[in-house]
Amino acid sequence: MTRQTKQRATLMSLLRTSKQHPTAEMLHVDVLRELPNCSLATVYRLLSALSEEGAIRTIPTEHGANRYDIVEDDHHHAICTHCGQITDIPDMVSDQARSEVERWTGFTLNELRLEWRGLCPNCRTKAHQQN
Amino acid sequence: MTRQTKQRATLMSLLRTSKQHPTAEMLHVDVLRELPNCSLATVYRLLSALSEEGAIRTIPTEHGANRYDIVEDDHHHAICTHCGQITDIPDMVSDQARSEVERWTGFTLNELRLEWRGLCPNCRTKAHQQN
DNA sequence: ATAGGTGCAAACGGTTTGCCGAAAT
DNA sequence: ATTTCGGCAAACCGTTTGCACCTAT
Repeated sequence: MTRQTKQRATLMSLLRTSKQHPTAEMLHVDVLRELPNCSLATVYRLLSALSEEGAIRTIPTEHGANRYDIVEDDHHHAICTHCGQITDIPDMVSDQARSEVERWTGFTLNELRLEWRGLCPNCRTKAHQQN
Repeated sequence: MTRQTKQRATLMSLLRTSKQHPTAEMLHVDVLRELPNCSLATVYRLLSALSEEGAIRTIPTEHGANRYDIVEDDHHHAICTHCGQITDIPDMVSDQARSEVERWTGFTLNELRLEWRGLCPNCRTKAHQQN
């Protein structure tokens, strides 16, 4: 089955230590420091494998590239609508509403994603300076 | 300022009546029935203009194309992780937590997106049949 | 030995852009 | 008359894929 390769190990270790919800490209840059020949295609292949295994979450964004997020604890995200920066928020919303939503939609639900959207401190400062 | 063109009017009217959170391509197909020469590029240009005006929301997905959603009432989404189908959920979550999240993240927040993820009835049935 | 994984380069799909002509003000 | 808008086709960018080689099992 799934083999333990240097590429996979390196990527997992980077995902574990990264706090920035990196893009595939960011991860690739970091991987290259340890495995100078590793291709971007391999990063993508690993990311989609890990995603199917449930080891990571893919966060689609309107800022081009997807962000990747290792699944460790339950948490939500604050996403900057200007630059795409993502900050974690501890999980503090009960999933009490789940059965209500299931009744409403007919879906079988297994994950709630709560996404706050607004300006991160950086972009807020820049926006003020420009206007 | 913003001119009132046939293309813009048609697109807005389609967005208002569509209940399916259409992709740009779906919208284009429908627009073509009324304006046979309208280009896909125009649909994209209008969508991004409308998005900046705050008239619509862009919903990025991991299923390729973005979905577009007219902003009328506050609601959230149930999104099928298999086929990407989106169903509306009435807003029932207080925004009490906002200031707490702002303190935590330093963001200035203006929107909460709550996204339930799971299998829509269709995909659940298919999944059962295959396993 | 043999799946399964990887590198490379080419293909892909959704979206954006430059250019010029058309249409709304 | 002016200036925004739209059509077309080409470019773009993130991601995926086919192929031949490699490597963990």
